[in-house]
Amino acid sequence: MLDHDSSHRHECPVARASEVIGDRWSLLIVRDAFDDIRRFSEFQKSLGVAKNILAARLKALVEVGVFEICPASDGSAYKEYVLTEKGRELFPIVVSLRQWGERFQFAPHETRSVLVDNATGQPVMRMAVQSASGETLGPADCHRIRVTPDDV
Amino acid sequence: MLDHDSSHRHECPVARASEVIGDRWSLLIVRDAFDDIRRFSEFQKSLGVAKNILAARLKALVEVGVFEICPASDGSAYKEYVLTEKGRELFPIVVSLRQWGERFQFAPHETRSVLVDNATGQPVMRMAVQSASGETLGPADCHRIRVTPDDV
DNA sequence: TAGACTGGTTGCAATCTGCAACCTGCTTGG
DNA sequence: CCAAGCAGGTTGCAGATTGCAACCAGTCTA
Repeated sequence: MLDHDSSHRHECPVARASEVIGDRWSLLIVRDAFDDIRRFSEFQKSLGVAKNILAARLKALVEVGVFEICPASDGSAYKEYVLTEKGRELFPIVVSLRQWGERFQFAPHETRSVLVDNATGQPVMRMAVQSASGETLGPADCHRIRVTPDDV
Repeated sequence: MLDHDSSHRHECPVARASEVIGDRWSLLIVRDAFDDIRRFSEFQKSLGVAKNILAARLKALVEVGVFEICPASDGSAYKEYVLTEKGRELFPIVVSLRQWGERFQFAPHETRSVLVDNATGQPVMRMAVQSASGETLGPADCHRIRVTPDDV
């Protein structure tokens, strides 16, 4: 399976995140989970993915702690896949992908779906990288530094 | 190759974005581009990816308009792969992945890299989904609606 | 209690990936 | 200006991954 050998892990956090949700299906599974999909068969129906692939992905996502398996909320003996805190924190990633897709991968006339604030019905704000003081930063306004925590 | 047949495109913007950068390498190529990598051999060295795969990915990314091919900035006859506006707008996606990776995919003691504001040296603000009025929104605070632009 | 549904597993064919070898057009040292 | 080497690929092939279909064991329900 996705054998991202953890013995020589990447130092880059982007690469590590990509190991978890960087394949063809995992991200879409998480997206569906944000849309309150929880059951194996619901994921399969929504995504149209092969059952063996879905089973493998869900298993991997449970192993890394993005999902947890819970007893079904309808009282039956079946189980549900529910996002953990770690999984719910993927929300900004999914939304930034959504916003980019909306802007650049749709023709102007195409039907699409947009994300709106429950409270106001307004579309959510476009996500941006911000400085500590709240200014929007572009790629050229930032740089990476290496940090070695030495807090014994 | 990545045959995401455009005859039955997804309506979901997340899926459309995922078609572009949802594979094992494309996202990391873009990440490197934000780190000022431009040449084929530099990408190859940085990523350790097979040359045929890199060539295929760069070609696809040029075709969808994320990169453009420019003459080399050093005056040689070689070319460079430079992010377009569309490509630069992937920045929030890469940063949100980075921040999630930093928080959840590193042990506390591990060396990692973090993104800081050039101007202040401070780490950039954690990205969040915000309402039009600036409040942070969680997954439960939003919902999707379908929009069919009917502007003639 | 039979039949359908849930949540998978297994086998196999087709596709995709990555390695290595090769190739062509620049570029540079002598 | 010529040979050697580098940049930027392409091609062939073996192995890994994907997806389809068939099958199967529990669970539910009429």
